[in-house]
Amino acid sequence: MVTPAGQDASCCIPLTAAPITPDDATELSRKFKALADPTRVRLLSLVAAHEGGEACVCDITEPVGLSQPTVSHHLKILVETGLLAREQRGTWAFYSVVPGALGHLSDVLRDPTARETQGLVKG
Amino acid sequence: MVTPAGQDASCCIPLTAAPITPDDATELSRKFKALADPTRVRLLSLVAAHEGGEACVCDITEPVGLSQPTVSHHLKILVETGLLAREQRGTWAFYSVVPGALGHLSDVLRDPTARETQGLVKG
DNA sequence: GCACTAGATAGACAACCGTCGATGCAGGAC
DNA sequence: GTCCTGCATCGACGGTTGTCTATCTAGTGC
Repeated sequence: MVTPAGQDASCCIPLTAAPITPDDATELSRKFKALADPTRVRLLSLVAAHEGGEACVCDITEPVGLSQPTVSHHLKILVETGLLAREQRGTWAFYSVVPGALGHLSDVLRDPTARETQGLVKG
Repeated sequence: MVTPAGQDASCCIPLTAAPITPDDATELSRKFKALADPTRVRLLSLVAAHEGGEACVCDITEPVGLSQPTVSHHLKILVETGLLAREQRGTWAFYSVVPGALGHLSDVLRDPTARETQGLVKG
């Protein structure tokens, strides 16, 4: 079974702790590829920071300065990768960040040998 | 000048906390692009997990199953992105993960609203 | 029904990327 | 000096990607 956020085999094992398997590397690179475009990074940030944590296409098309089809294209990629969720509501399509999806990637990138560089949020 | 680890403007501000600037998005996507290839993810992992935290090209060419020029090409990209460091030692070139480089990306991806999903390493 | 709007899809095009074999270059052994 | 080894660079090739315009679909209001 695969969770909605896309956590699978490589869940929570830092990249640098042990050699990653080819399959896990492929799966992981698929997600990084979704983040490998400045427009998609901005879209992700805009959606997350929008009020209510969700936004429709019309909310974010103008800020990125690209055509509506191009924005739809990028959003589709982010949805297919499991980073964004799409919910149709009437004429509008609302996008939101999938909880835990980015956190999973964050965990994989964490350096297991460096404990003080993480800026722990715990008080 | 840019620090070895590549920390710049977008340092430590989670992607989802506020809309990222176009420049920061470009800089960030540049690093994710370096991770957007399964071979480079494996190389990074192989180097980090190799004894001493460093490896020469000959150590990692065979595990990834690609030609030596291709491996050199990928390593160069990882160095240029600030994720790997290169040190020439006689005939050999040793590569190692730049301390904090991945941690920086990890911080950017952390979800500021979810505190319990991080698996804090502190004892 | 019709008109309008939000968004997805299709097709095309230039630019970029991953891979290879061939070659170049520098260090070590002799 | 010559030879060998480890690695980088070059040039080429096919596949992928980001963007656009044009078009299509579906929901809303009249």
